[in-house]
Amino acid sequence: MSLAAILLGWFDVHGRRHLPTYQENDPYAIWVGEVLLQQTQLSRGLAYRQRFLATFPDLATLAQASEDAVQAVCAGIGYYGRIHRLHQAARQLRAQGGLPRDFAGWLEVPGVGRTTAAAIAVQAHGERQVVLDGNIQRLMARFHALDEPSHSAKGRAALWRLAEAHLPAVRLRDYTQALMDFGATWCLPRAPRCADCPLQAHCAARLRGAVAAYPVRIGKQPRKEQTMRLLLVYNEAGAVWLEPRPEPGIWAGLWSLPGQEHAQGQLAQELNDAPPRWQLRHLLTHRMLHIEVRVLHHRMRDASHPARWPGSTQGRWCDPTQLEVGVPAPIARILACWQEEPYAHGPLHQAEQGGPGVGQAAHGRTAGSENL
DNA sequence: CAAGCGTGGCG
DNA sequence: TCGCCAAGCTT
Repeated sequence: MSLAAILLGWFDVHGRRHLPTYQENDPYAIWVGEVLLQQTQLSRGLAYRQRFLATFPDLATLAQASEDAVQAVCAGIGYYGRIHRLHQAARQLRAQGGLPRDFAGWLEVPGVGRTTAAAIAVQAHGERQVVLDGNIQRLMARFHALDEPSHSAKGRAALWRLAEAHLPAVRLRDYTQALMDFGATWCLPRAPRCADCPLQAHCAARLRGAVAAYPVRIGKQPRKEQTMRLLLVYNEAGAVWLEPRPEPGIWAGLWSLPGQEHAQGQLAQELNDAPPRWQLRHLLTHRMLHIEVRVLHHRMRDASHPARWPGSTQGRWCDPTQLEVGVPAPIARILACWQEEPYAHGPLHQAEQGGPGVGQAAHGRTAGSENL
């Protein structure tokens, strides 16, 4: 019996046919779901998918929305570049007259690679295409005891060939879902359920008694460390200064606290001498961030028309209780701490009269009027 | 092609 | 506490 036949039989008993992604037939919703679930655990991704589709139920709605609005709905999910591309693609497709109708068309869409295009084509258009997500890679690597590391170029190519070789002629949607369900519930990364596995008689890793050795991992290099010194600048209206993160880079497309390097001259010296109000460590896939936050009080003459903080060339005052833009998770955490104990230690500093290199003196703005 | 890009859950 | 990992894509 073939792997596909066995897994389809397994799927008929244990498959997660109740999943909204499996039930869905609208190509737009399938696309959104596939993108939001990229490199995201199902349970978390589904929550974002539901919220996303409730807010942006169709292509036109998404294309008309601002990126900030889209990022705000997706804040906390991670990999914000994919949200940027999803939104860009929506505008592009809207202008071109609609969604692609086949695998090749989807492959052209920004943010849609081979796996996602295949998943959409299988689900939305009934095509016969190969999907190779993390679950399926693990399953194939074990089933064939692939000695090439899964993350290497050779290993990846081999996995695609193996996955293609197992593709059945019919029930493609069930088969694709079966692979993912089986990887997620049976052929688990740790403690796979080999004892009651329907593939155990055919699984090469199992027959070698070395399931734990597969998939073969590539030696990972240590995470680079990076210190991020940030300023929480607040004004008398209770607003906090946020500015957009540069693109490309970490948190591109989201709004964050300004970097301490914006403060110059004596203010910079005083900030450096002061201990940070908060220190946190934040792990990204490839980096360890040491985040230090210092607090700065920006005084204004007229709180009803808060002037911009002169440290940034871009940015705006935001009410931390009502963010309408996307904010990275650790920044959201800091803002939450700030709301709990805003002035517990009192303002560290007052803004100076446009110190050297600070602000927009070239534009003739009178720094003195906003800085006290 | 290797490196860059988030976040939270789990053992 | 820490490393691994999850419905990957882009440059």
